Amino acid sequence: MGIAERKEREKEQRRSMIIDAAERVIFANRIDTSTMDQIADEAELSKGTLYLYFKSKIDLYLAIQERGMGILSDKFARVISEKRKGIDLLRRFGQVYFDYANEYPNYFSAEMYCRSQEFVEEVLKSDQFQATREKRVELVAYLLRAIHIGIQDGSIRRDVNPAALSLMLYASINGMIQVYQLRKNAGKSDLFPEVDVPIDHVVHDFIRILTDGLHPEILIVSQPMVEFSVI
Amino acid sequence: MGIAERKEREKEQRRSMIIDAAERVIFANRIDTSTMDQIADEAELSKGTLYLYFKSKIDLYLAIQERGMGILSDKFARVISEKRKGIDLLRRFGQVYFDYANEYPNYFSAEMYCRSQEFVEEVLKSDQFQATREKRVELVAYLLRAIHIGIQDGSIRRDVNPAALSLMLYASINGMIQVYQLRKNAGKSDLFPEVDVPIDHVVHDFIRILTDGLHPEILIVSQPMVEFSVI
DNA sequence: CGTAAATTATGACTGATAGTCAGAGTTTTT
DNA sequence: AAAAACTCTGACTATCAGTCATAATTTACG
Repeated sequence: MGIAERKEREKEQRRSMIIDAAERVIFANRIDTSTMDQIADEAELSKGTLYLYFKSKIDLYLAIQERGMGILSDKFARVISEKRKGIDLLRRFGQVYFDYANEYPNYFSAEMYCRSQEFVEEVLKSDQFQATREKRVELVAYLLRAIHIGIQDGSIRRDVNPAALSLMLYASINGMIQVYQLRKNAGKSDLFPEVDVPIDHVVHDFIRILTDGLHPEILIVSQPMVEFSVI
Repeated sequence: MGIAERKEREKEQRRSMIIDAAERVIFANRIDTSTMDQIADEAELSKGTLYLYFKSKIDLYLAIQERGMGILSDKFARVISEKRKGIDLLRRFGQVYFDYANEYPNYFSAEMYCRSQEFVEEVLKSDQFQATREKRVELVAYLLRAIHIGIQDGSIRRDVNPAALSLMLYASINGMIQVYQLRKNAGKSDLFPEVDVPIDHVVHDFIRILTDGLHPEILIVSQPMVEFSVI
């Protein structure tokens, strides 16, 4: 019975068209100033139809965000396949994430928005969220793998908990990119006026300092951490 | 003519009362589910009156945020007066900021909210913003001072640009706290499921790794950075 | 005083918009 | 060709930020 399959396919296509339209509208303006009516117009559908495919506005935005995570995930997959030391893989991940955020600032903003305190509750309720959750797990898994490689090849200090480290890398690089994007949009004069330094250099150096802090010989100089046992 | 002064004082008091009421309402719910009518009720005023004291809802929220920054600024002032090595001051700042975010999660959320891509434009327009700007400059100035102290006393590597470093510390610790709060509210099972580690330990270790990366002897082990000249 | 001017407060009203739903239109099944 | 199932529509509702004409209160002044 091919009809069910065709219908399934058509439904998926329509869904995708709606996301396309939503991207055009939202990326040209902003999520909070874009209306569902505008998106419906752009998609040449009625508003009611949008709600047949997406439960809410934020559900639709989550679908957009998922696309971004897919792109990033592909980039990460390419990095992990490079044969490098673990620590260098981490550096590459940092740089690649930063480049991604620059190439697709709208996707990055989408992720930040969906993750803000104010919307998590709604986001967690969304069906759409499950899909992005899988992608996120994938991303952190790449980091974890690099850390394990680094501990094996001796390029990363042994007294870190890999899971904890992957989380902190992800969180801190995110914070950096956020500030970076703010400065790009709002102008450095306003948000952090006294820091007058090219911000991409700051990010580059941040990755450097962080990875230096992961150097195995730091153990000789500094005292080892107590929190976690060696893997 | 004491009348003008009295009126000034009364106006300031009323303003403060409104912020009190807004805090009660918003902190009990959330900014996006709190209405100006609710706040007016709580303040025992009419909605119109709120708009005599605050230009917009976000203007009022910025006033709340400013209070939080004042608290943090006081904590930082106490830290900088401790006679410690620069690197230890930085560690303390990190810990104090983290503790502050735990003690006053609502103030921290307020800051994150006001700084999200979606609202910067509106925030930058707000009169209220100037006040928070001054406070922010103050905060980063504390970090800068600690870094200078550290470079002087030899506890911080010399190849970092202090301004850049203060920005990256601020940004990355923010990212950490954000993820921390998300996990506290949303439950670890949802946002980053595979990382099952007590998150306060993660923050503690993050500060540790970052400050280890600032160790002067790292210069011997690692290659020096090229971006910035020595201070 | 008492009245005019200035200041401060009010809440009904407006405009915008997310989300709903009863019914129209289309496709598939029998 | 009629019934059933599926898909779409757009007028409608509820909600809420922000406005503004009017009212109440306070100050200035003859």
